[in-house]
Amino acid sequence: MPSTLGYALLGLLARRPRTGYELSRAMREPVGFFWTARHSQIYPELAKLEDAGLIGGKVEHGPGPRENRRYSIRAAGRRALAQWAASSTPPEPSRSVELLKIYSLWLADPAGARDILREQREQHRATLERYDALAAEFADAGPLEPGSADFLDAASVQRGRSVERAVVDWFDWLLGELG
Amino acid sequence: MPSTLGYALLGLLARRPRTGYELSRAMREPVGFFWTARHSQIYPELAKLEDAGLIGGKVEHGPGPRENRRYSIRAAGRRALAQWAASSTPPEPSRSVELLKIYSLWLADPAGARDILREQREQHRATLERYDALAAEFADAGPLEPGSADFLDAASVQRGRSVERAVVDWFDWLLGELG
DNA sequence: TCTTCCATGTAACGCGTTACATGATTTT
DNA sequence: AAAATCATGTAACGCGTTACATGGAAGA
Repeated sequence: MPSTLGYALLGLLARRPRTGYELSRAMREPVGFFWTARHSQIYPELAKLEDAGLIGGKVEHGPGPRENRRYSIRAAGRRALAQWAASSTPPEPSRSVELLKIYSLWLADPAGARDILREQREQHRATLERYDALAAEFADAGPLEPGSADFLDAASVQRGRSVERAVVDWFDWLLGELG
Repeated sequence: MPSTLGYALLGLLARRPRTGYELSRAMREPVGFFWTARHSQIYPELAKLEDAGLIGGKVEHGPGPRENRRYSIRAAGRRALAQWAASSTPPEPSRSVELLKIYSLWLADPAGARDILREQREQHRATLERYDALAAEFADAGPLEPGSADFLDAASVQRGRSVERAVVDWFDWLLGELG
């Protein structure tokens, strides 16, 4: 049974074969919207997935001192991933340092509090703009088949957009209340 | 410098003194909305905060084999917390097993996919209702002073509400698209 | 009598981050 | 010439979860 990171990597490899490096870039942007990992975690995890027979790697020789490997998902990996994807997820406790700080912001001086709230709002606005840009790209590419991998990519972006929109609006309200 | 959990505990103790057990309950509900911890993490952290002089504990004798202690925040703890609260937070990578599963849901059979999406939607709907109930309680209690601790409690609930509302709406849209 | 709640602690383990390490190719 | 990017790996450390351990009081 792979770890959550293992399933994240399988999810990427189910779309197309990739090298470790390509996977570590993908864990920043597309999948990085809901799961992230550094290369120091990815390479050992790929070795485990290969040992378990869920993926297979072919040696290529690129730049750098070591040989690099391009991994593909195997039938067993696809089966394991499909089963996991359709299993239920218990409610996830949210962890937000940002909200935790705001919870104690009544102790700080009002001017400093406003500054920090404005800064956090701008951060979320930037994230929202990133999602908007991605959503526009999907819209340009034409209609997508519901239930396809591309459709779910676009749907994930839509969820990010909606949530960030809600958060930015909340900051606007909060800053309005504080005058 | 306390850990994030340390600041979470200071945030609770800045409102009123509590015992370790009361803190561990609070890390489920009020603060649990944005930070959680088990008692196995809380008791050692309280010892560290006391060693650092940020909180002080008075022995009480309640039930059970051991003596219990009620902790209060000290002036140094309040200063450290106020400073931390007004410091900026870098963008936080989101981690959602739920979204990660949906990302690979195109591999599962459509009927099973719909079932799991409906189940997750109901989970979020239940969370939303919990936030709605809390928001109603705050509304009944009358108007709150902007910038007070109570006001920020209510504001946190509002944020949870808005975000969960957006997520539930997204599930409705997604299930509609999938027919 | 059994279960739940009150109440506090330690130990083992796994995941994730940071840092260490190496070196070629491409861009500024 | 320097910096960024491509490319892959290991090691140390800290945080968080699960499990182990103990025992009184209250309610079903």
